[in-house]
Amino acid sequence: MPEEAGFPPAKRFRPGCGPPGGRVLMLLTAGSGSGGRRQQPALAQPAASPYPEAVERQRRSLPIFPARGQLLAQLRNLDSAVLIGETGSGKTTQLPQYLYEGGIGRQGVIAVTQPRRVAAISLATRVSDEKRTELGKLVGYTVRFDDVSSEDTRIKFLTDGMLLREAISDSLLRKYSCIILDEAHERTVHTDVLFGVVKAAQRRRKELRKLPLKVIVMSATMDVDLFSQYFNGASVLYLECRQHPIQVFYTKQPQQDYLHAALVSVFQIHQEAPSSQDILVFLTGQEEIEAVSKTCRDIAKHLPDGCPSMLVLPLYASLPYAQQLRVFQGAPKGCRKVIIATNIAETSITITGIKYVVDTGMVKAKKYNPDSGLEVLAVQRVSKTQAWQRAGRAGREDSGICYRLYTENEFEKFEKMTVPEIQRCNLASVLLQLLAMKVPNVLTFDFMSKPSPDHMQAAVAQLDLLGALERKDNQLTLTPIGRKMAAFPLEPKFAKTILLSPKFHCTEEILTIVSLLSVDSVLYNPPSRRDEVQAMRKKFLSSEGDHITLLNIYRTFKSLGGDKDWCRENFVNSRNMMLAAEVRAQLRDICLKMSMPMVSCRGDVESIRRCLAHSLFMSAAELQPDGTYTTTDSRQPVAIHPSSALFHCRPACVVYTELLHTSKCYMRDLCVVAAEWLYEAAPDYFRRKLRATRD
DNA sequence: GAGCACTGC
Repeated sequence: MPEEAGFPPAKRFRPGCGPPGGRVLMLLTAGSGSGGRRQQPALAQPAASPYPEAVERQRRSLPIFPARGQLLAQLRNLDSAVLIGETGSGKTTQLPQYLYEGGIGRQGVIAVTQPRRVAAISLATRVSDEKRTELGKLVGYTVRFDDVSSEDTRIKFLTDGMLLREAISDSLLRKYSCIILDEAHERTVHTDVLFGVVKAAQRRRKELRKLPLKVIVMSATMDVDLFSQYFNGASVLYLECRQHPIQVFYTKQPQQDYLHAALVSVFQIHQEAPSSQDILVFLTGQEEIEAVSKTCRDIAKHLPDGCPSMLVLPLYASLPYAQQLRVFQGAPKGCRKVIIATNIAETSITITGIKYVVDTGMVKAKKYNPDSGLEVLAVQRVSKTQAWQRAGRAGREDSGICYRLYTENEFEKFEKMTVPEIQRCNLASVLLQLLAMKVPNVLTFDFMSKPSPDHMQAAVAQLDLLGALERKDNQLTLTPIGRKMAAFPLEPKFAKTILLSPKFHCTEEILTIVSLLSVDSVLYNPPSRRDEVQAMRKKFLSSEGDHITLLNIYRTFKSLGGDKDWCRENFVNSRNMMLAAEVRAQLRDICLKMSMPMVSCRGDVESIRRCLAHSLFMSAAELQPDGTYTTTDSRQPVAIHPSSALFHCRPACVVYTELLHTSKCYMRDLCVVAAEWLYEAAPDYFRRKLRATRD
């Protein structure tokens, strides 16, 4: 059982973690101090407030408010700044308004980027409410499939991926006077690429004597040295924040079995704490979560009298939306909610009423192996920042308690920060986008955290195979095909598949398949109903592989007009299906803009398989005499994933869309092809491969 | 022979 380790830090921000001296450092304190207001420029505070009293009172009560004047005074004169403040400080909703009200950045649009769509939408809604304007006028948002902004929009919330896409058509980001990169500590690929793009735009605009671009990086963590250094020693502004104290307990001994330890902790808390206090448990994945949920429910049935009842709720991304929503509903009186979640509850979903966090210290995450060039999905230790993020989920409304199922000594050995995603993923898309922006010397692009040269080289090789690259004067540039590929919001290989499809007269079919592959799985697989699922799926299964199976499902779905009951009966995730339809429409639009012919091969499935063979030839595997498979590219042993339509078959030659390294190296989404099609697709490539095997 | 962290364009 976890035991108190005598470490109740009231705040995770300890003095002394700040940046080294030499830079402007402002301590903005919340609370009763009115220090900031004296310096407030006259312009910033209108004589008669346009806000109704309640909204105004609420805005004034935010921790950021007393610092308003100081903030504006500082930001007015800075090109770049880093603003540190916890969630709840009001920085994201207030800062853009302060800038606008203070007349900063009025010559253009103030952009605020977010890693997630829902955040961009809800923030824009909040801020436009506060400004008493119609959403899409003064305040708007732009996310994929949804643009609620206009000529009048001056404060625009967008996903970081969306701003990146805008940078392809205008790398100087001319419409923006100020770009606020929010949630920078999350270090998503998109934010990381934006850092470089925005920095370059800022410099270039200065050189060209155009409207200056103000860049503000907002982060929740104190580890800002990197941000500040990267933006030419930008000033760091600290926003002190109200935070509820969180008591942290460690186990006395390292735990062999974190699942068992989690169960013990949950029931220990359950027997001691008032039933109104909910528990959030962090585990690593769907299967584990479902298993632990079941055990919890079983144990809860046999508790002694007087013990409160327990409502156990699993939470992970592939759970149907309706079931996800249940975590927000209050439990009946006298009943405790126990939410068992993946890291989705670390950032994406915030649940109120959590008093206890049980942190196993484990997470399932992608790792990149530059030697093999493979992405591996593996259960591993969280980083310290991640552990603090999890603990913080206990103190959203009141003081909280976090049980860490590892010792303090173990914690000290955790990595300080999570490795930024850009160093853990395939860089082909990133490289293609940078090249589309005509970034000079892409291989030495100014990333905040540089990926290894091997890693970059692997992306170059992949784009090269797809025919996207050419070299001019020792510079990498895009071929006409490469430029077209960059227009699609897809992995480069899928963009290439679409571009090849007219040659095989199957553009309509390929659009469907690529759309289905680019959303989360439309196949819903509840582990407890495996047999039922298999029986229902049988009627769609194609012996030619998963792509054709998916096409069959989509066609049936469409012919029934997108029937939700049909989806439920057939274990099809209707949300993802609708999303795929939306993606398809978007991709089709892009094709039409390129004047691609919209052709269908109708019943001729072979053309589809030929098209896939021609675009995915570098992801192929051959059956060996011993019944196993080996990839043609790196002669790696691989297996057919159990979820595949081909799991029980042994075709001689397949292409796959994804390699997944778990207990084995699995191929996912397979299509049966003929070996000669592959040779036809890339004769030079296969000659090289053959030579390599002979040597 | 038996399994799928999380975002996003």
